[in-house]
Amino acid sequence: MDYNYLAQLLFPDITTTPEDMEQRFPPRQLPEGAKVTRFAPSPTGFLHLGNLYGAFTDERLAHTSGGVFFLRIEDTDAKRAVPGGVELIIKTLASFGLEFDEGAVIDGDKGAYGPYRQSERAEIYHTYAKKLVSEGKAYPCFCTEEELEAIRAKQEAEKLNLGYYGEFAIWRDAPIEKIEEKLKAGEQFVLRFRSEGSIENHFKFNDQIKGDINVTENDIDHVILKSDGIPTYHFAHAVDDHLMRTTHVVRDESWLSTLPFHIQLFKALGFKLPKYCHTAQVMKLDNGNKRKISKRKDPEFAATFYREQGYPAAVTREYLITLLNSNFEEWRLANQTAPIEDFKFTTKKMSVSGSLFDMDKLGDISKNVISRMSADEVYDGVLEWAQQYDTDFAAKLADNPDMAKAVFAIGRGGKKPRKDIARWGEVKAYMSFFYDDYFTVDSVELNFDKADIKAALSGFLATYSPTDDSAVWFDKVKAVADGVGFASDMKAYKANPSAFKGSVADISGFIRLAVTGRQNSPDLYTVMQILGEERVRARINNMINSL
RNA sequence: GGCCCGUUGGUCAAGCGGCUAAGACACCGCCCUUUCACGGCGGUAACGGGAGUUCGAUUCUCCCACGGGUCACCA
Repeated sequence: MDYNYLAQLLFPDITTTPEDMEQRFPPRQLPEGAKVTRFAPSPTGFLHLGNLYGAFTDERLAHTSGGVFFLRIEDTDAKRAVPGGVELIIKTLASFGLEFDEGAVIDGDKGAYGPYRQSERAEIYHTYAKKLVSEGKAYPCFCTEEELEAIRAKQEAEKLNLGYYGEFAIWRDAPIEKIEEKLKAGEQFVLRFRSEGSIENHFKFNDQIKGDINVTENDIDHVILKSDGIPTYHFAHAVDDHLMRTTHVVRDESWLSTLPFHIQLFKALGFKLPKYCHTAQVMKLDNGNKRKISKRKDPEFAATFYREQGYPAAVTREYLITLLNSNFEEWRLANQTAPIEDFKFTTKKMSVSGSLFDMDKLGDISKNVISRMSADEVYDGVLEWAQQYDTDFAAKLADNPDMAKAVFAIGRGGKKPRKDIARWGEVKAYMSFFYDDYFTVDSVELNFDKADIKAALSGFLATYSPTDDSAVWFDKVKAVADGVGFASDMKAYKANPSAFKGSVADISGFIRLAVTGRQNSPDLYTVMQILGEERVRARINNMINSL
């Protein structure tokens, strides 16, 4: 067989050579040890937690090594493309603080190794396809869907391994005449890789995350160019990651099964194999079983979902990194305010088995992250979220930023900050009583004499002054307690509760209920300072009158 | 079914031949405290099973079980 003739027959218009490509995309000039990674999604416009998990790995690997992190769009399957998908991907990642050094941008490319959309790289792929054909390493296959289906049925019936291999690879060694005949008839073909592998052969492969793994050689003649001339993932991966000079391929472990084929491809093309980092998958519990999260079935794993729920982007990032590197939590505990960039990220600390997403843990991390923010940052975060998801609340926040910030400042900034907020969506409930429109009084059964409650509230109003400091303020509350026969000293009260009608804690409770409408609240003195004398008096009077 | 990966408490996980088997989340209790939150202290709870190697296995080997993944002209 004259393979050069066949190559010319199949790709008459291709005049470029692999050498041209090598010149066009020369090795990168980077410092020793710099890693080049890529995030390579298909443009469905939808990213889930698993995508982010990989993207963070890519980004950290590149940016902790002085390397390059780029975006490549894998749009070889038109069916999966969604209008605006690329833009959505870029914006979503940006919202999590992931910025690309090069690659596809919204209306084009940035960088010297493009195009970065696979749909624009046909000539490049065909150049290498032609080369493979000319070397006898790839061949056209004219099988119809029906024929392939028949092969499959036979294999299933005889319990053989499925696939286009061995005796089933009917076009593998077809005579040139037969090929020309089909070509003349205008029949479509796919290009298949001629595998020289055997499933009898096994070898070890070192994965950066999984360590040494055992693999079996591939014996299937996989499709590398589809009938429309567009490459399959496998072929595009080899060509692109070689020419774009990717040093580390990060992808989830479901790709492990096709790794042998990829190794073959790189070898056949004369490419140096990149390092592979096969990540464990993020799982969810479904009917008591773990399973890989899916784009279609699990909207709650959409990358955008957490923002909608009101988790700051930094939280998702923080959570994912705790999953990604097992020593991150410890580091974070010791470096509470350090930027995440200071953490030494490594594939050595990555889990080899899939982990379940833990909403409780996310909530805890979120409380910690938010508790470390300044009042201004909290205000900005809540406002931005509310503007989209709770416009009424947003208007109130915007109407009086000073008050909102004063509320957020309660118990904030010290060594042990309050941790009330896990999601922006919880803020309204947390502080609603500061707004007259939202203020309501919980119906609470107070097991005290109404006359005493009234007397206590009136007594408090009689001496209350907003200019008192907190110590004076509380002394007055104690005085009220004494005045109505409640204990002002908690120790005395606890020693002998029956000697009193109640304690100063109960008096505070009455005032708290009147002022905030609830039994629990942040520091009451500060709350009253923020509310102002007028509203404090009005609310307490309201309660007196309602009793 | 073939091939591949995995298996330490409810969850995330340290561990890399000898430990009372870390820590975090969740849960429970106590303390602090005018409520809540924070914080402090303590508690419940784990090496899937069986052989083997070894003086000694959570750590090494093999088998089994279970879980997961993958077998497209999708990525």
